[in-house]
Amino acid sequence: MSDTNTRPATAVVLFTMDRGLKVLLVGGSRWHLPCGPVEDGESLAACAKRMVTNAVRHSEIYLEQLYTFDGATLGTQGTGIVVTYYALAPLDKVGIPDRDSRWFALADAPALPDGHQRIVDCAGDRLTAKLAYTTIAHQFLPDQFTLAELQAVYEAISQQPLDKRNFRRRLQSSDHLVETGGIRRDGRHRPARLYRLRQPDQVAALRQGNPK
Amino acid sequence: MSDTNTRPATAVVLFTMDRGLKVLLVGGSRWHLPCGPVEDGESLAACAKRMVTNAVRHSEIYLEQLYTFDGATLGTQGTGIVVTYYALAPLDKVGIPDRDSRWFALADAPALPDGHQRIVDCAGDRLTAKLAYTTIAHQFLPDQFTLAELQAVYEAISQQPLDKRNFRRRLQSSDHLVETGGIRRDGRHRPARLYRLRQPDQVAALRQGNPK
DNA sequence: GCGTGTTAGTGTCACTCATACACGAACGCT
DNA sequence: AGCGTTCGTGTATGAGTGACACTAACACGC
Repeated sequence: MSDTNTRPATAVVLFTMDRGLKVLLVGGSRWHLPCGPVEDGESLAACAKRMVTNAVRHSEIYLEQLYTFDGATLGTQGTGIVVTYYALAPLDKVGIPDRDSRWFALADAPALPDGHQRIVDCAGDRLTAKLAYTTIAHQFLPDQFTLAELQAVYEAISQQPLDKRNFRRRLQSSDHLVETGGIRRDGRHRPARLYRLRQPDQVAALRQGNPK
Repeated sequence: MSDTNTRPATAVVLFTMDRGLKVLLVGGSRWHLPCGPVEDGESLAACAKRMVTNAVRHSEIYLEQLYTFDGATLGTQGTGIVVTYYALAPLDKVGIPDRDSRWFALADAPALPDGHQRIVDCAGDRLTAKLAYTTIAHQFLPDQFTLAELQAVYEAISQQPLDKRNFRRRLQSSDHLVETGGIRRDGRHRPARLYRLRQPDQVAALRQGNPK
């Protein structure tokens, strides 16, 4: 018997960047996405955040709602609805997950329970799409970063190599990057300049000034 | 006391095109969006569809999930979550709404209950965004239409005038339109050619053939 | 201190795409 | 036959995109 009176749950697709894009799965009997029912008095976002914090030791991560599934859209017989989120974090924040959590590349993730694969795919699509018109890629990087690092993030997500010069030109003429003045020495070669992301309100202010 | 165990509800922002973009509100004591709780055994999409059908006499309409709100994101004290949808239909399908429903232009809609205005804004933003990279505008038109009608839809949603020649060139070189061969006489002036939307799978097939 | 290996950083040219813009064509009506 | 109205069309110019190769700066080993 169907019963929509069950608690809604949240499920989270947490990505990080570690030599390619990785997804966090939690184990036990079988690998699946971090998920669980909303508790009394808890908001949806808070619940999703809790799912993440349960698996990795960090709560300051980028979190965005993805889609809301029910038995029909998830392809399961289950009753109740699942509000899904995706989350992004740089590796240095979430590098060591809990004992029964692990990072998987999208290509070689294990079989997931009904519907979970669908959610992962959906998150991947959204991530790829937002790469083009947002600064979402920066969620995988620390505050200061080099252009080569940023390019590596773009290449990992879009799964295609990018031309270095065109990439730099595009990004540098986008108002979003500020050169910090710092450099990073990283081996026996020319050091790289460091950049940081300009705050969105400052970008807006800048454009007001240059309404070109 | 908070209680997330209440039934989820759906709310729908139904748009049509009638000398500009219009939203359907339902009355009674106060104007609000068509909304209501999901029934036992009912899917989310089915519930949203029912909300629409309750207000206008038509069920074959374009329906897409928008966002899922809770008390926190909606700015209300309410418990429970609201899965919102937006829907699009040509005027000739939904022209005569039920007695206590009415079409409002976005600009002169009445004050809405907590959160509903937020949902409408969200739907408007989504609609505008999707205009650019989908064929969503056609949901406002009958099967056969003229380019002038299509342009009017684009102008109403984007709220800016478009250059006729550039518009036509862009659309005609997009693989999505097929000239039907028919024409429409519509007054004492040159008749307009009729077009219809090519089915997405046929567009894909076409692009395979011309992988340019 | 000099050579070598490695990554960082830069400019141009060709081409495509977007924008701005004005007039003849086809019809209904009087 | 003339008029009013909407339909339908081409071009020129500037902006943006994609492809492409070399020098700069450093660490290290000798």
